Amino acid sequence: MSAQSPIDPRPTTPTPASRVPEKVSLDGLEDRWDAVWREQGTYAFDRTATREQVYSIDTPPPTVSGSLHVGHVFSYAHTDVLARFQRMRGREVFYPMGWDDNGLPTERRVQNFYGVRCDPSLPYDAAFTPPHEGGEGKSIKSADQVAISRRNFVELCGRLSVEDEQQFEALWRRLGLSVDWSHTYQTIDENARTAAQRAFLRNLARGEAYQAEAPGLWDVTFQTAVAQAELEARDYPGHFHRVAFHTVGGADDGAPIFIETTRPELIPAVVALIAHPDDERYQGLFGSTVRAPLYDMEIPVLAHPAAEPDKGAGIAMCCTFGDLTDVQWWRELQLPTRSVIALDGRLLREIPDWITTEAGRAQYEALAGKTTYSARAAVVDALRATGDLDGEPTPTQRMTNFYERGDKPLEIVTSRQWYIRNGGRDWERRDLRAELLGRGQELAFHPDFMRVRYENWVGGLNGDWLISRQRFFGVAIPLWYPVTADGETDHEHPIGPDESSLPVDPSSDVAPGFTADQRGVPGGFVGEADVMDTWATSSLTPQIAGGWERDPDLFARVFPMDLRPQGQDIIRTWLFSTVVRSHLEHDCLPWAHAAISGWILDPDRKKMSKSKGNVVTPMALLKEHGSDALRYWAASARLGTDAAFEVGQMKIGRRLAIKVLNASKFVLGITGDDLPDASRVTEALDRGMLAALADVVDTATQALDTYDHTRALEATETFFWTFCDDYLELVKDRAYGSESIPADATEPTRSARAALVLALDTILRLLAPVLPFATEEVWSWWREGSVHRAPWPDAAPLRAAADDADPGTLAAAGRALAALRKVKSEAKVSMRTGIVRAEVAVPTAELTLVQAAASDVRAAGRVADLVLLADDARDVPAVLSVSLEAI
RNA sequence: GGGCGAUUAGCUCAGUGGUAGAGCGCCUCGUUCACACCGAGGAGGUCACUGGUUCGAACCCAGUAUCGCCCACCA
Repeated sequence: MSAQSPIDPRPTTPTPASRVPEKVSLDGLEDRWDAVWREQGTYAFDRTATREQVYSIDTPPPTVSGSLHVGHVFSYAHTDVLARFQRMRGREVFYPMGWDDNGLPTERRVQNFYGVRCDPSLPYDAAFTPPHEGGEGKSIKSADQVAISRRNFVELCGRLSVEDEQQFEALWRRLGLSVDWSHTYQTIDENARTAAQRAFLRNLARGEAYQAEAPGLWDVTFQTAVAQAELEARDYPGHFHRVAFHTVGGADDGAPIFIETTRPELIPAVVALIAHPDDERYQGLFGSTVRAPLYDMEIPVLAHPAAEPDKGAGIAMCCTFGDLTDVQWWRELQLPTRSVIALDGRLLREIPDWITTEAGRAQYEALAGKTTYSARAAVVDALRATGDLDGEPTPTQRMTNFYERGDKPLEIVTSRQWYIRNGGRDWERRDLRAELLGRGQELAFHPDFMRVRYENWVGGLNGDWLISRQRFFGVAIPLWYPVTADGETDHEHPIGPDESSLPVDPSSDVAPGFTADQRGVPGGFVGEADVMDTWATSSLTPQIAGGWERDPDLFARVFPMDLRPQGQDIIRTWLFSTVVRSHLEHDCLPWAHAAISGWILDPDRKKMSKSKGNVVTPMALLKEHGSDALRYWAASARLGTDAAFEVGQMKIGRRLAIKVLNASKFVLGITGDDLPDASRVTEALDRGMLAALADVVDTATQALDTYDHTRALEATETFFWTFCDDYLELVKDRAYGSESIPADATEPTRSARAALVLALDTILRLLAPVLPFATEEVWSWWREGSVHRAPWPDAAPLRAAADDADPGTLAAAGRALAALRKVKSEAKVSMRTGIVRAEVAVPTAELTLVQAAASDVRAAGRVADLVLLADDARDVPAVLSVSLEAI
């Protein structure tokens, strides 16, 4: 390094310049710094911090049985930027990581991987070894699967998940997430099961959980009840069938009444025909009965305002149950229940007793045991044969509800299920819906408009939260039921465990007060076989991660949490259910802020998805472009806004990270290991630069405080490029102490060096949340400790150093320099070409600013004789005349 | 059908009342003395459309169109 002046005050201790590598590179930074951060506990949560000092994050637990895609990298990077910012702001960041291994995807995976199948009726076998280990993608036929107890099954899940979690952790570390890896949880681990069961028992005790025998949505493939939140409406082709019912008695005995239906196979379940009370066409029929075709049941014709005169024939066939309107009619008109669809989706094998005529029973017999699909065909044929089908079926396309994982339309069947109140149904004790809407108002959504999705969902709920699932794997509903003396299960008097015994598995654990041999016998007990919905567990992530009831000291320091980051698609599920649980259990919001990330779209503006085959694995991207580059790409997109998967943006991020390394190397090459010292900054340009930087600090701080990381990044990045392209060029010579500066140059030189160090120090800290690897690398060249534990920059000392200098100074000098560059560019000569004399017209308003930096402009432009002229008419400096040195 | 968001340069996006911006890409030139994963300069847009408010509209209001998402829609 060059030109230390004799009075240079830099310390002569071991030259830190030696810590600046000869050649800088991004390669290998991820592994190197991850190892250091791990070893030094850089992101360890200090659990002695008070609640006010803590910033706690309810990290979304990724589904470990799935695979991570670039959308995960995107949203988790957003969160990490915020976490790092808060940490530098002085908050003690509680940033745990969870793994979601609870639910159907894992259940299927464990079955295939180990060749087992869960049978909750079996006892736990502590010595069990699975028959297969890692059937590589080959699924084992269910007939060959070994049946094991639920507890054994859960254990296998834990085993399989460990491997997945290691891969996930490796990716997150590579991405640079500043998670405290000592705080991890699994949604199926003991703590999570305990929390889920405890919360349920408390809901039960307070009357918030209840069971009901009621019609509900049912998936015939998985044979489980399905909640409203798990529905997905899809296009489904069908046919309208115009079917004749027949009047009974009166003058027109036997006259046809036509209805239209897409589900003729439900005619055996018909309980009424219903039309709008004001519909003149049917006035004469209300109160009379009609005869159903084929099956000969007599049913009433009733009036109900929910019937829409312009839909179909204007009179509807009400069956138990074809759709939710049927359920409404059934309930409000107190109609009988005539179910014909069994839990497996087929028509009942026994002939229903409400079909009484010989002919009717014969007709039904032809349907018994058929799928709805083939039953429909059979009914249509039969209707055609009896002449009760008017015309031919006409094709139609309609939206039908599916379970989001299923591929057959949902049926509505009656079953006993557990519910938790969520405002979807009236509750005599309180107006829960209004309370939860109030919580939505209280929660700070980022961006704000996402609140509307919450409100729409809560406002549109049409029932309480169905939490029981007829699955094997999951958190068991922690209840047993007495078996009466005559062998009936008494569901009305459930037996709960003591909280201290949680978690329990009622299928293998014995009910309190009973012995194992009383299971299933008269006078004994049975365990509840159902498990809870996966959301019933994940709705408690703040409690699970925060140590609710398990570690009250920790819980008091982190709950309610500060931030819930998540995707917009699960506002109705994860966000809402978490609010419900917290509201019921703690009477508060689970967090103050919700940061909602958008989708990643592929270049065709479609949501990235595996099925489209357009997914690039995140690890490959991280390796190709570098972690800082991917983080930059993510950080460039605002919360709540869909972003394009754009390799170009990653390259820009990489370029920025490399620029940080190179510019820092350059600066430190000039300044050595000088530490920031504002008192030495004396020159107008240096002060102006620091004044502008102070504004950037304010902008970035305010933006990040309001969860607007893109604005912070943009302001910082723009400044940084100006700093590199203009400031560094302008002060290069002066900072080096070159001879082109007048003789009294020592103070200006010191000023430039001090300003460079101050700026570098500030810029690195501003960029650290987005580019943790490059900034940490540079920081290590001349500073102690981690930049990620350094305080977030403060504008005040910069402004003090700037001493009221105009923040526009650098920009004005830069524009003057650009004018000189333009002349050279147009003359097609090197930027290093000297200029003998130049006259530059400068907008009057900025003349003083340029004049104050004139010697730097001269030096950077290699101008021997620079004449600055005020010009009212211009808004950009322009060179009026120039004489270039001979080439 | 209801709601939310979007529509600005070839591309990705900033810009919320005062003469259209950035980056990428493109064109021209330069350069290896921090940076070829480089630098400088340039070209490129009736801000989706139609009305309205205003001295003035990309921005505010009303409507239209297109795209995306959420909800509703099973007679």
